[in-house]
Amino acid sequence: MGHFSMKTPGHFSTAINMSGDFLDLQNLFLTESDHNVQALTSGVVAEVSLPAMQELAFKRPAVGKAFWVATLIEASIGREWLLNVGRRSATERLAHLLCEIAVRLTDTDTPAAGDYEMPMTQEQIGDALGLTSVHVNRVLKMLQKQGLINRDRRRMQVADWKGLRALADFNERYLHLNQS
Amino acid sequence: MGHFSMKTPGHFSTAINMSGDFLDLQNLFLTESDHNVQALTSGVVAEVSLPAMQELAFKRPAVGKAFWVATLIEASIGREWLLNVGRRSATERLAHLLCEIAVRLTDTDTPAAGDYEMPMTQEQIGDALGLTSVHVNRVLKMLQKQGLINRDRRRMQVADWKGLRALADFNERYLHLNQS
DNA sequence: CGCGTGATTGAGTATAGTCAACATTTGTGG
DNA sequence: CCACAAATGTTGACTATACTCAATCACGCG
Repeated sequence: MGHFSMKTPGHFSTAINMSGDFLDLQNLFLTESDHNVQALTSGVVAEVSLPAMQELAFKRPAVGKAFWVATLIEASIGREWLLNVGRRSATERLAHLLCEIAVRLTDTDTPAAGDYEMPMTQEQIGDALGLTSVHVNRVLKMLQKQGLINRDRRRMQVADWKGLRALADFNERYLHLNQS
Repeated sequence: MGHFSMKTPGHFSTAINMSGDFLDLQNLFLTESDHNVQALTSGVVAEVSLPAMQELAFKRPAVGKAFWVATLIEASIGREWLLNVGRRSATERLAHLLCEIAVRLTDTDTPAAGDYEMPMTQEQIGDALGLTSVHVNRVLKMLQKQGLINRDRRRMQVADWKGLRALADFNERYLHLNQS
């Protein structure tokens, strides 16, 4: 299983990064950082100096394009999150997050197969969704009772992918899977 | 007064663009568009072909950097919106939006001066904040009663910038004003 | 074991939504 | 310019979703 981290200004998450993601492309060309990164699971981080990255972004079009794609995908995911938080109920939001994590972990659009470790506490899930941990807990229980997921503590399993997907109104398009 | 438009997937806004902004940098290197643009006020739009833009992004580092900065600022604003919608109450959210618009319109961090035309209906404001138009209406009335704003239909005036700013917990840092 | 973190549950509250009526403004054709 | 229609704004009564506070439980670990 990969490495997880979250972008968090204060105590609200605006992104989840997984293995292989760039962590701070957002500040590539901005002078003032407006967020910081919180590690959820331990992992290895490669550090590259800012000027070196900036040079790469132009001198090597292939690399530069990769930076662009990664940045734009992250922005696309951000828009989806915004939509998620702004428009959906707690239940839909949580279902949507579970769908996203499942898909991004398996890198396929039908992560029916196995269970996976949810590397976040309910408190952190709440931060990501703009919900209290108490409510997260209640919603999780409900999703379970409805047979959409199984869980044993942090270990989650998508029990009914189609159902979960439908409930969340999830469409993986925004993840731009084929491009990363 | 400038031109306004909104990025909207379905019926929820994820960004507001103003005069001089790039409209669709987000899709510069992504093949599948995941949102569309809705014009709020009439205005002139310059269209540039995608390949031409892509070439510019690399052949002219100065231009390329400008693209990067614009994109990253938009992402930064997106993160702030996410925080706004996810963590703040309706009142705070609305106050925050008013602050952002006032600042971006005047391009200064103390837009005390004049009133400005709010080019959105209450319905659209609601879309931007994840609120119903009914609630937007009530909150606006409240902000007015508290002396933070004045308004005469679409014409808004910041009556108490410091108060509004404090209520919204607004900090213009995320707009990266000096860089655009 | 005993502590600490995280999970679970209950009771009461508050914020925002829904539905519905009505008022006002804006836009349009005559 | 007027008259009407459509869109937007305003208000009230009621509901529902999610929050708060608080207590209790379960596990992980020294």
